[in-house]
Amino acid sequence: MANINEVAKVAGVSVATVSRVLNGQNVVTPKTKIKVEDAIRKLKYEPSMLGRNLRNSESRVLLVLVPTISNPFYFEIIKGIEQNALDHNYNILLCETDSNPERENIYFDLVRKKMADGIISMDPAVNIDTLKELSKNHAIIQCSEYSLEGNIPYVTIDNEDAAYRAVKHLIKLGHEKIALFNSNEKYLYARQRKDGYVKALEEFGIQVNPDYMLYTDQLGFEQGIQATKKVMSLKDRPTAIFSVSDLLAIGALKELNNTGVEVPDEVALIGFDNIDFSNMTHPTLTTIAQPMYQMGTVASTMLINKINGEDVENKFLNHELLIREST
Amino acid sequence: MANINEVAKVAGVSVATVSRVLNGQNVVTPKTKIKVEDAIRKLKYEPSMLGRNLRNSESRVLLVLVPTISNPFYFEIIKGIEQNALDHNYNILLCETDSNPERENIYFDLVRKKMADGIISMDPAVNIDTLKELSKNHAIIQCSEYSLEGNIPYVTIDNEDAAYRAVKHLIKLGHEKIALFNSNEKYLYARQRKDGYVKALEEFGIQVNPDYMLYTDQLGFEQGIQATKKVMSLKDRPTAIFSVSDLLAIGALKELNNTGVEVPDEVALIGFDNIDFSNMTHPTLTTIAQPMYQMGTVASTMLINKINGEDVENKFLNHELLIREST
DNA sequence: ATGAAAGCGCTAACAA
DNA sequence: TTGTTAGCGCTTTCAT
Repeated sequence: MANINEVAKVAGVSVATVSRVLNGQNVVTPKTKIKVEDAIRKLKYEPSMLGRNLRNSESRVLLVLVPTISNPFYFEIIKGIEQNALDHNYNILLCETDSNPERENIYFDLVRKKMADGIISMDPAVNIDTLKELSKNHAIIQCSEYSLEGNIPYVTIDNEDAAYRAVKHLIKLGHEKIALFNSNEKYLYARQRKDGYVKALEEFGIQVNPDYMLYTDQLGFEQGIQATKKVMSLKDRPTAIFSVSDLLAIGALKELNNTGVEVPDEVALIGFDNIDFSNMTHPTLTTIAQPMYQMGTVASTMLINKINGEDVENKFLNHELLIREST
Repeated sequence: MANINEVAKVAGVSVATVSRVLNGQNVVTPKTKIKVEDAIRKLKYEPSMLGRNLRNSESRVLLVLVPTISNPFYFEIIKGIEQNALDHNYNILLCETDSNPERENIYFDLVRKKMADGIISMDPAVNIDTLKELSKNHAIIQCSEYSLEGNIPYVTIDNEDAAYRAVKHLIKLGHEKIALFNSNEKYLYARQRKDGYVKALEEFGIQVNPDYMLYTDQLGFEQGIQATKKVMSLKDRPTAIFSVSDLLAIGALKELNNTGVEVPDEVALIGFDNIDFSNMTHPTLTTIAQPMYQMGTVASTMLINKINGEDVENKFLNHELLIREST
């Protein structure tokens, strides 16, 4: 494995000139440029990022923090981040925290130790104090999930409006007994979505029934099953369920199918996120689509700008209600 | 951001001593060690991986190549790789090739340029010639999907036997008209799984019917629907389908549900991989479980050993037929 | 047990 | 346009 010195020697020039050719600086004479390129080819030289990164005090790595990689919600966002990162010569380190503080800390250490130039956090359970502290010296962007503390820039959607529209859609369909499967209210988005739910009900003069509002710590399939069992065992069953995640809704669907409850005839169902599987179920799931890919590219652009010392502003992107078979 | 020099100055020692403390070498006097640790705390010093990596000619990054991150098959494998990597102080760079040679090359470049110390390839569509070439100078392991060319170590399961057992299970259930939804036979695992299918049929004296053997370029939900449409429009419909991926089988299930065909009564269904969703469908899917997490840890261990210059041997892990509602 | 110094591979400021 | 040289932050050899 040749290094820049050997290339310089073979080409009969200095390392500075080789470096100039490598970095496409146009000061080099075509003639010398060719000499250098020949030497590079001859030696099969590959410039080492190790030297370059140390010299430039950068790693060209972006850290992407997700609670779990198996939640399909993150796929498109990650794709957006990654494509944008590659376009700007960055690579992404995808980090799964499992909402485990220890693991999270391993990853935070990577930016402290200069293995990463910045962080895009999508973990709602992230330790916001640590994040605040880190953001003083490092570039950080929050994506989708965010906290207002610490003035960390974020990109997200209007969660309240999204929930409002979903519930309004159910009401227009004639539903009045509408259950809400929500996330823990310690999360901002959970509070916002509840607000949207309540707002829609109140607008149509429907009493908010606490029995219909269920909270789960995780947003998975299993939790959807459990919540459905609970709500369907009430004397006064709901005729519609609004879940704040598709996975939750798919769990609900499974339980309803299992117990012979017809969807949407007996119980209508709305999810959130428009994951691929929401269109594969039987019946297909009405859901709220977030512009995930775009969210990813925007977050990535914001982060790269921040790394470059620019000021960045919070962004709100548009969502959309996708009406399918389950309502 | 302090560096090692400042720490040395504040502690009143040389940088060598600081480095020794950092790396837990036991030669340092407790007294000086304390001085150094105090200085580190005082300056909030964080050692830079950039300097260390250059000095050690390593990046402590493992590159993990998958065709797509949205295929749930890879989740557990990736988790296994990651946990094992973290345990050995490595980080993983998860790379999605989209089976796109250009993208693939971007990632290969990372190891050429020392941004990664080795590769775990899980992409069946990987350019095997490039991989062979790379493996001369870099540590590479194949996981799950593999090619015998180039003597690149791999970890996998016995695909032929897995398929054989799945089909035998269907035969024992009384099925004789068994369709095979397979991947393109340019892939080794596709040929192996077909061999298992044929072997089971022949063992029970059942004629192999070419009409029942369908090939799809991708192993997704949509392909499952299309293949099912095709096979169910035959005059002599099959009574069972063996799909080489769960996603394919879930597509089949969707199509059968849509057209009112009862599963498993009219058509039995077997998938492959035991992805999470295979247990969420209605009915739940009989499938073949690969020890994915273990596959990941094994692959990661093999790679790290290879990076350290050790010899590594190919490994075959055990699979298991999970009988659920669809058969 | 500790320190001085070289060097990993690169870029860029300065000089020519 | 090109070369010389310092230095990014660290580890390690060799002296002491």
